Amino acid sequence: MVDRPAAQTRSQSIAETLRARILRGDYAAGERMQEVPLAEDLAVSRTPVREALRSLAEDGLLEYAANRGYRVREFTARDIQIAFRARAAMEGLGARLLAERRLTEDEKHELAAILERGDALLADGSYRADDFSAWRRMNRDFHVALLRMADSSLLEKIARDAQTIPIVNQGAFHWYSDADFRHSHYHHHMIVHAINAGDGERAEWWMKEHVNLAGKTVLARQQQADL
Amino acid sequence: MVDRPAAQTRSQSIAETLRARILRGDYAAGERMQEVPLAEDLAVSRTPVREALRSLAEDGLLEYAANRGYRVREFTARDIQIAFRARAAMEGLGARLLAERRLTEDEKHELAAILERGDALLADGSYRADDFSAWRRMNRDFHVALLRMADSSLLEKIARDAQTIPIVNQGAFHWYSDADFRHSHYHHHMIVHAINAGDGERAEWWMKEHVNLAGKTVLARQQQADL
DNA sequence: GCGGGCCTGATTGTATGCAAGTTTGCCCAC
DNA sequence: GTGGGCAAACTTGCATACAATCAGGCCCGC
Repeated sequence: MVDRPAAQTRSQSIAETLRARILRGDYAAGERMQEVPLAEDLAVSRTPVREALRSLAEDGLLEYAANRGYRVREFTARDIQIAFRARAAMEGLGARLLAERRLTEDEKHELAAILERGDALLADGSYRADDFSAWRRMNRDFHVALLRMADSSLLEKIARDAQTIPIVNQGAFHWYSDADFRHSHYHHHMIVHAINAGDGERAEWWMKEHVNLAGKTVLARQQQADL
Repeated sequence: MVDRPAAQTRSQSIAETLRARILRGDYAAGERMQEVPLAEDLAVSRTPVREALRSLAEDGLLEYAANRGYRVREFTARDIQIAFRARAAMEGLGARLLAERRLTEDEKHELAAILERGDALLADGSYRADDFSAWRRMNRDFHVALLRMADSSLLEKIARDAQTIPIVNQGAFHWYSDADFRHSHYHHHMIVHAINAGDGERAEWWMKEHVNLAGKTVLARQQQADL
């Protein structure tokens, strides 16, 4: 039998729904997530809700205390900062692994295609169009592709973990300046270049720099916004 | 109300039991973990077993497919290698954070005490006693203390994740030579020294070196053993 | 007035039954 | 003998009932 796309259970779709809501900020930090109200809201029984809550807690989005249930976790600026640095370290390691093993031709083409998409967006200025969605897709595709090519479930899981902290994953591009976009994509080019050249050291360095700079930009702008 | 040590539910203790069994190798890689047999074995109903299995799957110890249940994950030598490198990156980041913020006097004393314990074990040769248990405790205390002082739930979680892969966590000291023990503890000293000196760069470098070398030692010896 | 203990309502933890999906193997056509 | 399809057995997913634990308020003694 061939592996199918994996049917989705109710628990899983509930977990997705709740994850999206939390990251979107629908629930206040520290708010209780109770089984019965959520079950009624979603029109299911407590069982799948319980399982979803457990998943989210393992992801680090909720806090759990035995017999006392789940609460939405709070994230400090320091949490966000560390999450960016952790993500930088993990994706940096991924880039180094890729440089060490050399890419296949197909993989090179895939990355080149993503880079071209970015080039095109920058050239005609359309990266600023409708909520940056095209840029956001390009950026996500780039990072996801590299992580996938690194082909390590642990690395993917860890990188995902670092992104369960709000802001760290979304790419808060609304805070980016024109130069920020250009620099960011320049990094993408340098990362791919180093990987293709088989230079693990430089691939890791550029990726770390790329993610860390994104973190600094976002944090700085966010703190301004909070004033 | 004061925070209590957190009561343990059945789900949690079952998860612990199963985690220990898996890491110990009681179940073959790829083996199915079915709810009913496990529930009967542990003399509970399927519910807490289900929740435990879900936790272990989130940890990456089991693989899950909807409607098809859970299987024990397989780990390749490559997985182990990457896990060590990921752990090196994370604990390295932790060490750097500590160096950047400077330790309190209490924290300095705590680390100094652990270093002394290691010194003493090396001096009288007792690190080789009964299954290296004293050495293992000292080593664990060292790494756990640093992670705790770094005070980031994300970092702790990620480091823990990297350790859910067999061998990566246990400290396979039975493969260590005398020199390996001495070098390992020398690293501990250098890490603490760099942290106390506020030198984040060096603290990170030594920690990464320390974990990476441990990984190389273990992998090399293990592959010999597998022949 | 204040602190401690108890009782009650609310909430989570576990057990169990039924529904839905998956796997196995048998049978039959070719 | 081989492959497809069907059906039965098995396994997991979900709902619900009941048990255990927790939080808050009340009463009582001091």
